[in-house]
Amino acid sequence: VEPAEEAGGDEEEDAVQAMERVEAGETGGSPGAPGPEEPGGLTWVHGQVVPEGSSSSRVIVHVDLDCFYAQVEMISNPELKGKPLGVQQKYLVVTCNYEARKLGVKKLMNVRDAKEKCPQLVLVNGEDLTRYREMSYKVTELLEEFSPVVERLGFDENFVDLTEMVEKRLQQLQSDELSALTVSGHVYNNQYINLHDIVHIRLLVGSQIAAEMREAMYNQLGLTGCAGVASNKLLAKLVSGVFKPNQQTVLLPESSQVLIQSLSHVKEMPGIGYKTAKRLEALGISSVLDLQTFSPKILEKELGISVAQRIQKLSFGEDNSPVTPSGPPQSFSEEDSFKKCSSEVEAKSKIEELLASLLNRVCQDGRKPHTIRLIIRRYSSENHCSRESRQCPIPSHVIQKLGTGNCDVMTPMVDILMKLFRNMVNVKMPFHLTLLSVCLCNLKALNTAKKGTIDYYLTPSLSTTSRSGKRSFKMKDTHMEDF
DNA sequence: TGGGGTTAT
DNA sequence: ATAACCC
Repeated sequence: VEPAEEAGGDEEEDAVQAMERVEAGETGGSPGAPGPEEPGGLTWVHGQVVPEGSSSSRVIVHVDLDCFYAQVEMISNPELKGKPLGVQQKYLVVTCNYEARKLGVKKLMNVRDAKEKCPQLVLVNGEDLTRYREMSYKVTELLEEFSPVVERLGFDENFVDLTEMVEKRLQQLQSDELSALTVSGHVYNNQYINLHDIVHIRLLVGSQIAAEMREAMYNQLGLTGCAGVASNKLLAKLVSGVFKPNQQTVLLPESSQVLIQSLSHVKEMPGIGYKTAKRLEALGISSVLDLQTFSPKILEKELGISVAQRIQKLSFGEDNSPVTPSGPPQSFSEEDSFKKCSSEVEAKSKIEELLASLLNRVCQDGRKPHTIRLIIRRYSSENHCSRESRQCPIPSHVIQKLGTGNCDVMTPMVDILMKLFRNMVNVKMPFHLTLLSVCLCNLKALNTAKKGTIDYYLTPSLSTTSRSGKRSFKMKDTHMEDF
């Protein structure tokens, strides 16, 4: 199968200099083993055609904690260790430890079914995410000590771009150490390692850093997890799950097609979610090979050029998306689901609970939210996961009071939320809600810089440039005057 | 299906 | 404001 042709100019990294450096120090001065060459000065690297003399090759690690919530619970209460343990939210076992998995408990299993399968199952309530969230950020911070470029994915996964760190270690390597270089952990597909291949060498060093990361997580936080090392995020993520629990795997480029072809359905590809998988199915696409060989033009017509091109690249194992440092969270939200909420007073008291927790969190963070949002889910037999929301700016006099302890900031914010509520729900008519959620977002750093001063214009948080570097167009919020 | 998150449109 | 994606 020929991969989609590429300009190859996505990213240029200087690997060739590293190759020359390493090979110059080589014992017998062997010629090395560059990848197969394409006509026209192109080189075949990691499933991508890149111009000769450049390399887009990165070293990415995906770190994935083992049954994270269950691990946190076992650290909180060591008596739970060794017992089958499930973490419960409402009537679901959202995750469980490996003892429970051996006995047939699955993630997101109904509590009834889980207890039936495994009567000895110990359940702890995990609806309050506070301790999980705190531990999650400790993991991210630990990884950031290795390299600052860390991207969070949920609470239990992180990507780290190790390219620079690997480069530095290779520069420190003595020539006699090169021939003794070994992999840490598994090599996917048991592939042969070629120490004359600079790409292999870099990935091996990546595997050693991954092992150090896992060691540090265990020694400093008591957590175990898996790691996958590969040349991009997609492949790193896919390979991290190959040996499970508490093991790591490196993918060498020659085995990337084996890895992606090992997926039995396109839905297993990260980036192809429920909706896209359904649409692909309607086109007769179910395997990775189906997607690779499907007409790009028709796919673009069906899914739009953006999604079509992105997922078809994914099907070849190509993913040029950068590891984007997550930094502090963009939003804080708390939600509660329930069987039924059908009165305004009931809603108000639930909203007050959610807001109170949020104010504690936002106070600890130090930054100030400038937008507040209320989200609801209405009861309906069919359209299940659809939510509706209303948001508005937080009045500046309320923002100012946010950090100041004894000042009542609850009352004005609850008032705002109830206005948003009545804007969404006609309280004069019967209603049936199954979820309420409050979100504080549009977080800005403390406004210490005074308007009109140099500092004001130099403070990034006060400018209109978002973290992605793109200009952010402000969506019109509902304003208080609109009510 | 829970209780979160993100980015794109 | 919603829709898609991720865990």
